[in-house]
This record gives sequence, structure tokens and C-alpha cells, in this order.
Amino acid sequence: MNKWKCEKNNIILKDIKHFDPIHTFECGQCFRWTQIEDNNWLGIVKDLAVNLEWNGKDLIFHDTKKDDFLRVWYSYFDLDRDYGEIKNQLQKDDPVMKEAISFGHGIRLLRQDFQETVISFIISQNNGIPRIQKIVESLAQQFGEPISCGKPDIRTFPTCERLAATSLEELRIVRAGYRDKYIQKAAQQICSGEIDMDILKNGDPSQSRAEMKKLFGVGEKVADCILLFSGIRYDIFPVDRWVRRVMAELYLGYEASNEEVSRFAAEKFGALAGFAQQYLFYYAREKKIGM
DNA sequence: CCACAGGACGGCT
DNA sequence: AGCCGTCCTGTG
Repeated sequence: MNKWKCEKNNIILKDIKHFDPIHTFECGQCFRWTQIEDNNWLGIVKDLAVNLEWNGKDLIFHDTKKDDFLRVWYSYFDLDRDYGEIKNQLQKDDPVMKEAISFGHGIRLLRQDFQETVISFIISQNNGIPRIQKIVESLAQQFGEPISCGKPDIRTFPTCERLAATSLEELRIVRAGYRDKYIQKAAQQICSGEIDMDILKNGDPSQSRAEMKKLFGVGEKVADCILLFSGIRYDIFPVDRWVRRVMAELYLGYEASNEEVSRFAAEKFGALAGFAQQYLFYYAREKKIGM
């Protein structure tokens, strides 16, 4: 268990290792964190909003109750996991991975809400990060619930119940384009219990993917992102354009198909494939590999 | 004006 | 099983 303490109205994690908000929030896994000052980030998760401060050493959750820290943030930030051990395993006999890890040493895989992750990554298809953030924010403004935190206009990500009951006409306000019908249908499918969470967690990776792909608007890549970024499983290696290029350049020597890259990664990184993907993705973007 | 962005669907072979 | 036209919208 990571060391933390309650001081005044804040929760403080002293001298936290393996964390940097830039690495963690800007590696493409989440869409509701914004940098508000040099050392401060505003994030909205479940029914909470927080001003998170990181000074290079300590992590401070401003105006956060102990209850909320234990109920939401502790799990969200994956604080029980030993990232040092993961790094050791991944970079053993692998200088390429060692380099990637040194670039994104502060990456953590956030354990995000399943429904929010489904809808967010349906929106992500054929879209860049700024537009995804814009649509996600608009969804919250239109269909989310207000969060009372002193700041105006902060809203929760809408539930699938709410989205399932929304007409396509209403949904068009968020300008998700042709993805609006995916959002509506997938939300309805989730509400009707079409997805078996047990298969997602405990099936083999291909069964798990197939289960995710039952959702309208979810293909191979989005399925993998949802499984990884909602903390359901970590033996998953989402392959997109960036990852395909970085794997070609650093490991394979040629541009392989998504399917082939995925197989290679499963073989090489095994149970830690998801962590490997994040380090490589961040590295690719920083070094502009694939542009 | 056109190309393309961190894909998926559906119809076709 | 694989290929390809099409899909909204914003940006260059």
C-alpha cells in the first residue's frame, strides 16, 4: 500500500514514485484532465472533480476527503501496483524498452469507469485528441449531472442509461458526427446487459475482444483500448497507426499488419503487454516516430 | 478546393 | 478472410 496522509483538507502522497501527470494524462488514455497551472491539473472522475498538484515529488489532492480518496482516487490511480517491478521485467534484456520507459517513466495505467471508457473510445475513432476532448466535454455538459465543487459547469460523464434514452437528434448537439448512432446503440446494449463482464475479465484475450466487439461501433482497436484503459485486463496491446510505426521501427524492421503486431506483442510482453504499449506509444509520439 | 485524422461498418468478392 | 467505399467534422 502506497504511503499517504490526510492534512487539512488535502490528501498527500509523499515522494510518489513512477508518476508524472504529463506522462499519465497525455498518453492518450483519458480525456477529462486539463492543466490549469504549471503544477496543477483539474480532473473529473465519476462524481468527483479534483485539483491535483504535483511538484515533482509529492502528489496533492486538494479539498479531498479521505472517504473519496479511498473510494475513487486510490483505485483510479492504480496505487497498489508496483510499477518498479513492471519496468524491471519489461526492460530486462530489452534496450529499446529501457529507452522508452526512461521517456515515459511517469506513466500509470488509470483504472477508468467502464461505461465512460466505452463511449469515449467509440468517439475516438477517426479523431484526434483535441476533438475527442471537446465531444466528451460536450456530452457531459448536455447529459451529465452537475458536480458541486465550487467551480461552475463541472458535470459527470453521462451514464449509459441517460445516453440510451437520448434521441439521435439530441445527440447531434455534441457533434460526434456519424458516431452518434454508435453512442446511442452501444449505450443501449450495455444497459440491456448484453456484455458479460466475466468473459471480459476471465476469458482468453480473443474471447474478451469478441465480447467487446458485440457493441455497435466497437472494432478491434477500440475494444483493446476499452479493456486496457478501464483496468479490466493488461495482457492487451492496442495497435493503432502510432504503435504500428513504432513497432516497425524499433522491433520488426517492417510495417506489419495490426493483427501481426498484436500477436508479436502478446508473445514478447505477455501479461505486461498493456504497459509496454503505453511506454512505446508515448515514446513514439515524443520522438515523432511515424509522422 | 482537397487530404486526412490515434476506425468501423456493411456489402462485395 | 480480405478489400474497399462510405461515414461527420475540424484542421491544414
